[in-house]
Amino acid sequence: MTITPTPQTSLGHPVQAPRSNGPVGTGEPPKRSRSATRERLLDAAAVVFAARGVAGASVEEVCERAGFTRGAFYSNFATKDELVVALLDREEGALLDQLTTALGDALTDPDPVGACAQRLFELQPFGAHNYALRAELTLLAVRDPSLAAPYRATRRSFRDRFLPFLSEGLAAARLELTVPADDALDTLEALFEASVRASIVAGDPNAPDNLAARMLPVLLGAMTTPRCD
Amino acid sequence: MTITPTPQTSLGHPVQAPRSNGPVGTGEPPKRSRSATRERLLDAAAVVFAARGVAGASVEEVCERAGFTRGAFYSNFATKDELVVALLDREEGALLDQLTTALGDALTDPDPVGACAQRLFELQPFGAHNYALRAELTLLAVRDPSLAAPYRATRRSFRDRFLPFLSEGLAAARLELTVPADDALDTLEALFEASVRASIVAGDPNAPDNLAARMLPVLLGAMTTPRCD
DNA sequence: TGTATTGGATACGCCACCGTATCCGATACG
DNA sequence: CGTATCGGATACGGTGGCGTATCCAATACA
Repeated sequence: MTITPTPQTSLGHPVQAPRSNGPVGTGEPPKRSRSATRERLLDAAAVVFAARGVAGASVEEVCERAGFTRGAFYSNFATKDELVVALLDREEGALLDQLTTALGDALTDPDPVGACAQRLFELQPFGAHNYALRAELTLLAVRDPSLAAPYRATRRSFRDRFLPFLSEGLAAARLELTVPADDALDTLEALFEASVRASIVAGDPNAPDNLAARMLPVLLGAMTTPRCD
Repeated sequence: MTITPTPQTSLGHPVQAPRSNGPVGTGEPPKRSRSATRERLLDAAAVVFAARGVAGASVEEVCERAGFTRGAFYSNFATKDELVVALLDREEGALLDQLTTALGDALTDPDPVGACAQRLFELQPFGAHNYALRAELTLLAVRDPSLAAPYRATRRSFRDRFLPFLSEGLAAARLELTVPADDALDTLEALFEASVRASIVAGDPNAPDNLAARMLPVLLGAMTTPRCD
């Protein structure tokens, strides 16, 4: 299961509603608008970067996959790096969205903890493609301090927006954290990361019996205490 | 603190004692032996790959840093990929060595758990350079299934050789695992990885107050039970 | 001391990719 | 209905880096 820039079924860019620009709300045909092309380029970049790595990916392949030429690209982004930063921004939002809805769903499950483990594990951002992309973006921040700042900001924003959901979930389960929320989040994130990576490398993605599923209850138990209210 | 292939003070390769090869112990001038050049190339590759990424690194820079030309390189490795695999192999051994000695030291500490957290955290393989290198090698395995197999084998071997030390350490602390040893190892590794990454990105490496130090006792408590023997 | 073998350096061809400068078509506007 | 503007395509020069083919030096060996 090599990660390849899947041959692109059509010119459809399934996910991500186009950021509104100009007069919107009217169902225009995919207008030749600046922001629309940016989105398509970003979509393409996500796939190609995931497969080949940022350094290994050529601007050309990104454009090709997006259905444009390099001319269009350089008309939208000054450089490849700029594309990377833009992508980093976008991915954070996508991740947050998916996390929160998945968590919301899981809470209605008879076994909330187990449901969390499995549902989060199956999230797109934890699939092979997106895992590679996220890992690489992180790696870039580790290497390049000029990216570290935006990276930290992005994470901070993610945290601030996600923590409420975590609290909510714990409250619903009648649990209270016994460690700092940031630490809990980091630890759980690390667990999922390791779990997803192991599954990918093992070749059986979405394995229902994964590290996260086994360890989440244990870790959660260690980091929380039942609350009597 | 950008990760740069430090300007190389001289032609010395400071870290990493040279793996003995041929008649060693006598202080010969760096003999012109095949395996010695391989080692120097590998040393150089570790640094350059860490700084620029595998794809971003040129064979030329690796050679330059090792003090050779590309001719020498291609006489020792068929391709850049081959170099990567060789490096992957070597790093695993180095990590294991350092881990075991660090753990050994920590066990003599009055506070074994705290000492573990701090000593492991300060290990070279967890420094910025090596973290980036290891993260990238992992990422390559995620992307390329032909690397996934060697990667799994490497990890398996690492596990098999490390688990005894873990058991030993736990025994010394009169503890017994309540979860599968593999899971425990994966979880702890994930914790350290996240901790190290956070410190690097935050810009304060070797921070004595890190995620691992805070959470290791908690996790350890969750995964073990005191043993009465 | 002369010859063979091994390790490394030099030099070359080649291709991918980048970034820009210029050109073309379509929509917006008066 | 003509004209300006905007988005994208084409075309081009330039560079970096890969892999190889050939040449040179030193050691091993006889």
